[in-house]
Amino acid sequence: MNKGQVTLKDIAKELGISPSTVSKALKDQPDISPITKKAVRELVEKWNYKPDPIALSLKSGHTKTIGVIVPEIVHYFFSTVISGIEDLAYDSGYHVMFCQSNESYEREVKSVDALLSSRVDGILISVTKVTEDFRHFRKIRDNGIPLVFFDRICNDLDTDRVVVDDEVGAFDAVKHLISSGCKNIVHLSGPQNLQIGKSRKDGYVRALKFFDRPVEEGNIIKCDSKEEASTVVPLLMKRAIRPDGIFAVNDLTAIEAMKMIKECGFDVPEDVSVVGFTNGMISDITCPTLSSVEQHGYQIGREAVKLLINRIEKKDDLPSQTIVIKTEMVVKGSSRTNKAIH
Amino acid sequence: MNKGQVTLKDIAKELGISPSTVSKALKDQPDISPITKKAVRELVEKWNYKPDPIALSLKSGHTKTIGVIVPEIVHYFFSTVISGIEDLAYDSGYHVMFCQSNESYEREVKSVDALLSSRVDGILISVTKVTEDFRHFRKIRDNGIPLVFFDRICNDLDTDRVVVDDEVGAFDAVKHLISSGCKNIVHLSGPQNLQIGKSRKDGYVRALKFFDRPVEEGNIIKCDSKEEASTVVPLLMKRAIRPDGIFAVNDLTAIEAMKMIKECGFDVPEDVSVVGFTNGMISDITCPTLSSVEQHGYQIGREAVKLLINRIEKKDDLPSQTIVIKTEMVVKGSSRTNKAIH
DNA sequence: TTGAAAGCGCTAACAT
DNA sequence: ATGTTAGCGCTTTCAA
Repeated sequence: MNKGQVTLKDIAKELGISPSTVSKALKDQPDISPITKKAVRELVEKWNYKPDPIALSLKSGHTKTIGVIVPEIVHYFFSTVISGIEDLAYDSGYHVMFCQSNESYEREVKSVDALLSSRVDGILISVTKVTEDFRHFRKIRDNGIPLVFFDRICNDLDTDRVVVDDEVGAFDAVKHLISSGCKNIVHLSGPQNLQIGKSRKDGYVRALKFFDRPVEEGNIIKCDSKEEASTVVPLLMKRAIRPDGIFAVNDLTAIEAMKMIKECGFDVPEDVSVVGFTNGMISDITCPTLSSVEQHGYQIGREAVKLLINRIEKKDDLPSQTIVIKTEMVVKGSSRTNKAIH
Repeated sequence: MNKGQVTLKDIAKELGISPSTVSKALKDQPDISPITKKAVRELVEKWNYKPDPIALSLKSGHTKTIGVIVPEIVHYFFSTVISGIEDLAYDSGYHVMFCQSNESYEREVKSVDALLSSRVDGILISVTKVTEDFRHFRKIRDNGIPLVFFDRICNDLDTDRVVVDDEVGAFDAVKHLISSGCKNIVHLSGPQNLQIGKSRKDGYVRALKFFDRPVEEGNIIKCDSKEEASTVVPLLMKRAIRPDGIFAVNDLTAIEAMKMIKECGFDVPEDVSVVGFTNGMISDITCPTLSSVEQHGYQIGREAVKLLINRIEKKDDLPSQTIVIKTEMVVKGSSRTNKAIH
């Protein structure tokens, strides 16, 4: 190895001094003569010496690297989060090692092991839809590695978290649907083992109750993917009492819902208003454009890194924090805007 | 450090043998007695000993980590490539460290430095739109680190590459437009300092010539973003001789073009056929759906990693390879399909 | 003001 | 069959 890489020893030899002197000179320690320091600095500059981070890690025990596990990178939301993570991490002098679980529990466990074994200083995770056993997360804590969950969190562990106010976002979305005149609003919900799935449903329910609308079990349907929507939504449109509003747990589902509604011969938003969650790039591209709840992924990423680095670098043991990022209802073309009830 | 981390020494001490014996036992060397091996393996199992990769790296000089630099992760194409990279890298026992240049030259240079200083074993890059100085890439070679370019390559360096057959893809796209009856086809092109920009334009030109159509300079317009399209396309639609076909260098530009065409009161594909490049998820969501050239990003990622790992692990110095991934014209709703001329 | 020595965790050549 | 030693590149006492 070290093809051409200059080491401390090389510098020392060239200057006829010892490696430890060079090391100290580089750290500007007071007990090294200015002349020596100058000589060292000049040679270091000339030879472009860079300390080997691996040796540093071996000594110090940390790697200046954080690990990230996301379900799937090919998602607008996650890629914005990652973007935020990357930006702040690099600005803070950390590298980012990343894994995708591909929504597979096994893959998530393996990724945790991989990250742990590569001795990252901290880990950022958004859990898969199917994770129900949390021992691998415990292992992270047991290894003394700080852990921050974002978006899809794990409630069984007391850790730092960054989430959006899903419940409020959902409430706002449904409030918007109600205020635009919808009488029969269906919620296409996420898996209820995921906090975000639960919260968004809770917001839906709370909004209906708040505006004195009946909450019907049949109007809450687990459906959080394009595939599910393409079978579920046509059935909805064949009901005797058709829905005139749909609040979907994510944009992709909402978009497929719009498509299905149109294929069933109905109009969006005239017959059915549709609202999604994420407000991703695609929500501006559909026709009509999709009303959606903005999630601020980039900011989530930055906050998560900030929390993690604090935890890594601070000695003190603060209690776990949960940072809540505010959502924002963005009204676009897929929902009617008439008949305000407020 | 090493809170609770078991080391070789711990194992050795517990067993009353030397660390080197433990090390050899773990590697199943023939000169260790079966009894010792068994004892070691059992304790290792029991204590869940894992060799420290940092110490390993310090010894061996490699980190089992590859670095990736992409312009922007929030792009369907790049996120699919990264997905492919990640999948194959992990299957091959490598970690992935990744940076985004955000289409900034400075950021790209800094990312190279960061990756180099964290001693990755190899680097995968897709260059920014604005990179015109290639010294930072040379530095990678000078450090003896294998380097593979993908998609947006650098022609000034003799390295391994993975590209799609942009020229052929563009040719096919334009051929499709011609065969569906377009008489006046505009190319919204990428920057010509990028090989992909050049190749796609070349394919456009070759197709026109092949079918005996005039090539007009005014029909080749640098326009490769949503923003540019929103100003460029309305102007096109006001021309005396309006375009009846548009071949855009990427999907996002094509989609914005469709939107502008409709805003100008024309129909897609009746008045103007539009074809994009990438065939990303969004191309299925627009209405009409976007005809586009499929780029197989996931496969590009896998091939790039394969090439890189070969280079890292093989001693022999094969000549540089360029792997070309075939594109595929996917006809959807944004282009007419009548009047075949073949 | 400088240097020698030990050690981070592991391996490999060289004893024993 | 097992142990000793040295060394990867660096930092940090401690001694000179």
